Amino acid sequence: MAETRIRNMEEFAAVAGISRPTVSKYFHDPSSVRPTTRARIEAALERYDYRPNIFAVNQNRKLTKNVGIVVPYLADPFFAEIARKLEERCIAAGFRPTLFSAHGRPELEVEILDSLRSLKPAGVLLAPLGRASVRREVEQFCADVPTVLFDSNIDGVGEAFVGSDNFSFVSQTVEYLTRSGEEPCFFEMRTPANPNANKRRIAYVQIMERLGLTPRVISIEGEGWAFEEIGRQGALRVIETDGFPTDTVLCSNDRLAIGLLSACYERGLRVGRGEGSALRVASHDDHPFSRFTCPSLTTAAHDYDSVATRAFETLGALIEAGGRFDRRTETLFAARLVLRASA
Amino acid sequence: MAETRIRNMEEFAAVAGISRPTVSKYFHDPSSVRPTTRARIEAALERYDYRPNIFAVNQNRKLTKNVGIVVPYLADPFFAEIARKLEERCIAAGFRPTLFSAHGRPELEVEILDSLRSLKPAGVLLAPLGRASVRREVEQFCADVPTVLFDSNIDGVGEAFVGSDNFSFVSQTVEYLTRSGEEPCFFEMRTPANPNANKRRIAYVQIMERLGLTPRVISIEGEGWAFEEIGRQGALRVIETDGFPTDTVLCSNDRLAIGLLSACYERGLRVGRGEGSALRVASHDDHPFSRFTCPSLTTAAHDYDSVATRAFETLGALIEAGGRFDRRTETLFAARLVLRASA
DNA sequence: CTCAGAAATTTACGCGCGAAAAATTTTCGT
DNA sequence: ACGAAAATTTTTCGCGCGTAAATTTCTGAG
Repeated sequence: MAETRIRNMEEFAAVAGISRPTVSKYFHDPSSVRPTTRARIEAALERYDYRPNIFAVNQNRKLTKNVGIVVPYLADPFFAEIARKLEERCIAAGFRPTLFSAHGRPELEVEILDSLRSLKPAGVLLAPLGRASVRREVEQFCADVPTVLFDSNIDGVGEAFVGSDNFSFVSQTVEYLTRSGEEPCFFEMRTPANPNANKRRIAYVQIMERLGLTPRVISIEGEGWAFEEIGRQGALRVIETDGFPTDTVLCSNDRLAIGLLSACYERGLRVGRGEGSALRVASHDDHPFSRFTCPSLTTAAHDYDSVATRAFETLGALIEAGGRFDRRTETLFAARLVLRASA
Repeated sequence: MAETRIRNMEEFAAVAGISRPTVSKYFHDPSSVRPTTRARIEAALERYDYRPNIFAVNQNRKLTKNVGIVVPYLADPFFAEIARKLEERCIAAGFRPTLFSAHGRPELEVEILDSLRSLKPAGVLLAPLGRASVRREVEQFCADVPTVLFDSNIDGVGEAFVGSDNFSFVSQTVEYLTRSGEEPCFFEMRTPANPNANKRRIAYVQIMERLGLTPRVISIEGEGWAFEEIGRQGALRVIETDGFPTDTVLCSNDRLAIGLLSACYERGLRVGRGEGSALRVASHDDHPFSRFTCPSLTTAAHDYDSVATRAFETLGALIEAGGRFDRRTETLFAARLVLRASA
């Protein structure tokens, strides 16, 4: 390999015995050149590992192969997991994904979108911060760059949304809990960072009323993305004052539940569905760690795979369609109830 | 803003009333142009938000402002956290960080390094997979691109290493545990993915011998990065067979400990240092979740901030120095013992 | 006020490749 | 075997900017 070092496409075309633009076509789409030509290029490729300069390639191209993946908070394993799946699918489809995390900070989200523009991405998969997003900026970005929202919806923004059906999450947990024991109260942050949280509270209230039960919402204080700590502090306060209104607590999400379980353990409140348990706890998301809480957490699981797959497919279709859909679609996947020991 | 849309630096230079190369100089280093010129450029910048085309900028530049950050497994909050800190420092210093995760797969790590080459990065911060890394490829990459290793060292590879002092981790936990109760056995994976794990076992054995105690290592089976599950299964097996050789277990890392605690809870083994506890458990890393385990986990904490800061500073110095150091330095930060409820 | 020398700016050229237009080769029906 | 359409390749041009060399402007001592 590498008899003389190849510096650019010109030199590579020379050793392959073809003109440069033909080589360019080959890299754009190998099947677009004659089989004999292709064979010669690939033979040369074996001997002189050459790769087109990525900056030059994108510099004068109307549509790049770049895809941006933006998540609100990468230190949350849920987003790490879904980002991983999205990355994989992008690579498999020949795109170059770049991963960004807003780290929970709206200004950073704006910055990311800004620098994403200059990457001229073919499309963007965006899980916005939600309530905290600077709506005007996100909206403007989506108007400029073909974008599919996922996980967290913002009405009317982006060409499509793919996520989980919060109503399905809550209805499954509430129904299971009411069927198997006392009715659940709902444990959440008063000012949640994420719009899903609002949807879940609304779903809880609605479902409880439909069942002829009284919804009881416990809203705890706290800002930011340190949900576990917020859940723990909130739970400690509840335990130390009035206690929970029923013996069954449904948490808005698993991270809050993790904090709550930690508080219960600290205070000697036994959690579980067996005899001698003071509390049942269930939640939503199937966070990667929810299997290892004590007790393991009964929760409604995202269909990670489906969300990732569909989000990417939607983006693919969007790019095919030239960046615009006739109408905005919203795809929601149902939850899958995961019964564990906590409820 | 935006009276007429600016398409390139030429047009921007025109509205600013200066020549394009001067504008180019300004973007390269604002202080390199005369104050009056600078004022005019910045005035124009207010009115016509223009940003240099990132591909054109990098295309013909010897040294880009790109920095690659590579971690072995981003779904591990530890790496998410340190990656976040590294990103922040890069941005603050005017670099453009790009984050990659090998997702625990050596082939992917090689691919990442490959595509990183084409980004012509000024430097790379690499936390290698370690034992699983394709050493030849990583070595070759480091020879070509200025690289600082962090978290996980590979002897002689890269221009420098910045990480935590495994010996300090283990000595603090072992000493605390022996001082406050029965001597610890050591709980680890037989074939750990990470070289730190080996260093920790060696440190454990050495420290125990120095204290005149018998080291007892429990090596459990399991491959991959699902440490919690591996720890849980391993612990279940130990509990169901011989049990732990002493009433104190020191885990190689927090993720294993999380699995172990979950197994203990399942089996009704009470963990903690109080009366009525069957087991004390301690560990290393101060994983973001170790505060929320049941009981909360006593552990030796990484100095995340120092590692991130120093790693980035080292890379900065490396870039300044033209990509090579005279000799390879290794910087290790000591651990900080975090006492919680588990031991 | 003058003139060197330094500092800033402009001129001129090239980077590596994409893409439309032009030229060539191939294909295929007759 | 012939010619026109189709497929492929080559020619030509330009993208947006970095950078060395040439030119201009500025600074300060005399």
